[in-house]
Amino acid sequence: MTEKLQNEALISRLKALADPSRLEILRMLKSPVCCALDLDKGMCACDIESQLKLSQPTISHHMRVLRDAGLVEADKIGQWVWYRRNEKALRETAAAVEGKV
Amino acid sequence: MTEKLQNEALISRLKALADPSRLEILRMLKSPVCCALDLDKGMCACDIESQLKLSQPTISHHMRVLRDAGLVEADKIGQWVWYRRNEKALRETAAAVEGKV
DNA sequence: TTTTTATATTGACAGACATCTATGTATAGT
DNA sequence: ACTATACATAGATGTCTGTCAATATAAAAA
Repeated sequence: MTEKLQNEALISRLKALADPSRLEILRMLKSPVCCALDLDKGMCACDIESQLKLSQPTISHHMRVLRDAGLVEADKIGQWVWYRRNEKALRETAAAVEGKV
Repeated sequence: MTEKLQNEALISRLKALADPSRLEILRMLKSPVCCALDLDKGMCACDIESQLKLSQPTISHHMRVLRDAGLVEADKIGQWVWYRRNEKALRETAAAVEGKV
């Protein structure tokens, strides 16, 4: 279930986590406040942007870091990109911190 | 037991974890291979140094980062400094990654 | 087709960081 | 006292990273 996490992947996840803005984004994704009615879709980038004092390109950059690390997943629907947490990846990372590390 | 972790402290812990060398050091401390007979003391810096391809000042730097983050504890005995993992801090950090974050 | 909206990419820049060499400090041994 | 050992600190340097403004792309709307 919680698969083995390659060291390189673990590092990239920890790096992704080790930033206040990205941590805040992950917290926001935990309880989505968004423009869509269907909360299961997660949040679109503009929702995230409206709740952080950061420029749009900066948000975009952070979302890419989180995606590349595998901590969030994204779906493009129309012009929007919907982001949601990858809980499995977060559990794996937590397990690595507590146990394997 | 697992106390609330202030955001600033959490960030510093995640930053401390997000480095290959420090991750390796934490793994070493999990199964100490050291010059002393009493393994409960942990490992001294020179033991760690002998197992990593890094200069002594660099190791010293990493140990300070880990200490400042609270992930390892240290005792100076004679000329040696003995380092050991702070399992409680690691558990707290893992919990934050999985749940609170 | 022109315009608006949502997001990504590029390029620049300042600050953070990992690493090293050189040096300092402290403790122990001779 | 001198020397050796263990560790820390200071300073330098190259790389990484978070941020922004400007621009590009893509999709919808007019």
